Amino acid sequence: MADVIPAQAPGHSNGASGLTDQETVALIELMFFAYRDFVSDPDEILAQFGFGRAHHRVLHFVGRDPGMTVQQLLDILRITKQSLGRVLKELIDKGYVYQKEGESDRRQRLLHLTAAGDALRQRLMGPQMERIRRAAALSGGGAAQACRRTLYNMVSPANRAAVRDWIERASVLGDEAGKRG
Amino acid sequence: MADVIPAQAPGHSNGASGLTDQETVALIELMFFAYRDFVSDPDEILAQFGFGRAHHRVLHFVGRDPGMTVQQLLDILRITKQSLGRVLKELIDKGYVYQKEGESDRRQRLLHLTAAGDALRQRLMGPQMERIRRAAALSGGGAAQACRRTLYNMVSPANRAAVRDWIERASVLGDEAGKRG
DNA sequence: GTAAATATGTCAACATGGCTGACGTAATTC
DNA sequence: GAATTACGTCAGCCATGTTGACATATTTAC
Repeated sequence: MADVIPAQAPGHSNGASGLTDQETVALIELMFFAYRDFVSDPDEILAQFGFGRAHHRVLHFVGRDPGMTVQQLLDILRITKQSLGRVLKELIDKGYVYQKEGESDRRQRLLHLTAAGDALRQRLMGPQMERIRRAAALSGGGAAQACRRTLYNMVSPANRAAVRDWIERASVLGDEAGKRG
Repeated sequence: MADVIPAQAPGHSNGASGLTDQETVALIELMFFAYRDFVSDPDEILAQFGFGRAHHRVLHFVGRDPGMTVQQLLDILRITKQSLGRVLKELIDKGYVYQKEGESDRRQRLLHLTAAGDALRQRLMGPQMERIRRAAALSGGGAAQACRRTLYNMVSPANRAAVRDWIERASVLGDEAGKRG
């Protein structure tokens, strides 16, 4: 395992992946560089509202699946309920998110965005969609689709089903629907 | 520009990008999910050493370009020298990084990894390379190459030259060389 | 119908890793 | 010789993650 890297001539493709070591490392580094810039636009907007990335994530995912439970959000974010509690409280206090008692299960506090919350979410998403579209236009639409598959396969196998479910549900209901099935 | 998004039927491809809104949002979310899992393996290893992601970044980039200056590292990480100073000091104190006075400019403290630093870097990189290779094998090598281009084009235009230079220099010198030209 | 499990909220304390501002030293450049 | 540059450091603040403990309401299981 430890000798995978050294025992290979530079420029040589490796196993089933068809990637050289250099290409693999390039992808590792591009994950850093792309992510670094990917979050920079929302960060600037958020700063104007006194919010951070944690608030953005909540706004995004709640807006994507209105009526989701707190536990579902925790499962996506992979943070503790205490960490979520802090930002969620702020978003509720400032009128961007509200909670509705579950009908079938009255312990649940189903999460929804207010009009202001949805507006902010759209505003945050705008530059990111532009960025993705720009990248897709430069690389070709097929490349973007390939990137989508590759990023999906970078997700840990144990988490893929959940991610696939999330993306697919979103693809059906979408933003336009704004409601759950 | 502002009306690109709303005036579009769901499932309809959009402009030059060739991506529907759903596909674009899927890519946004996959950046989150893939990155979340992408850093999870190193995080576990780092915890055993009492280090965090910030240490990982320093180890990685210094190991990638031994002899780089502090300022070059700051330009890559996009953090303040005070933030870097903290983790750099720890890495030096614990014997993973050392500094060498610049020959042509003796103000510079050129950064290098010790043997222990390089070993840790390799250990942290291992799971990430495996993850990338696994994803490439599942998606196809061509998809991974397309992903590479797309991620590159997600980088802000102003930063692309620096990123390209970095990746290309790395591709020439590579890890194997371990030295600067 | 009571007991256990679940969904959520909250308090307190702590760690990491960003940030700003200020200041110091050595070396280089003008 | 003065200004700039490369780097280090001290002090304090903020955002956001963590653990552990505990409370409350509701649902589920026996």
